[in-house]
Amino acid sequence: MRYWLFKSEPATWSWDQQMAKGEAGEEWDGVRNYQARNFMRDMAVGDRGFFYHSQTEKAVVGIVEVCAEAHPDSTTDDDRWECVDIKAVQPFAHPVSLDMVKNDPRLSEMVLVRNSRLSVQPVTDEEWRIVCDMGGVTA
DNA sequence: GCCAACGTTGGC
DNA sequence: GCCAACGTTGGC
Repeated sequence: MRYWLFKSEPATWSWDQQMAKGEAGEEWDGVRNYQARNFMRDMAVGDRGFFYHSQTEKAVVGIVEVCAEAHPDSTTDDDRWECVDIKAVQPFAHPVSLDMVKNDPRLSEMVLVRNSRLSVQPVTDEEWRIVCDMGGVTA
């Protein structure tokens, strides 16, 4: 299983909205960046990811699971763009802020720190364990 | 609200 | 194929 990070502006699509979708999950649509799209093409059903709130909150707030492989993005006719579906698994006991990530030397190589603008990104096994631990959930 | 970083577009 | 111009994202 591989690990990922999904970034969203809470004003556009929030963790609460994601959780409200329950087991059905929801398309991670609207991505218009090739790198991010390519990562989604690499995903498999059952892969897990962090759900990150950008802008106002800047924190990892929960864990999601990929529940459908990459397919055409229903929000555009442009066939270049694809997306996966994800469903909420569980919220963090306490959010892990960007500050906390930046201040932990073990996480200095995280894409979240290195390339803050990429909206879908890979997370290493080690980073996954550390951030889950900080968030108060079992990896 | 500003600005740096980055990606994309289009002219040459 | 290069590069300048432009638009967008996201942290501060």
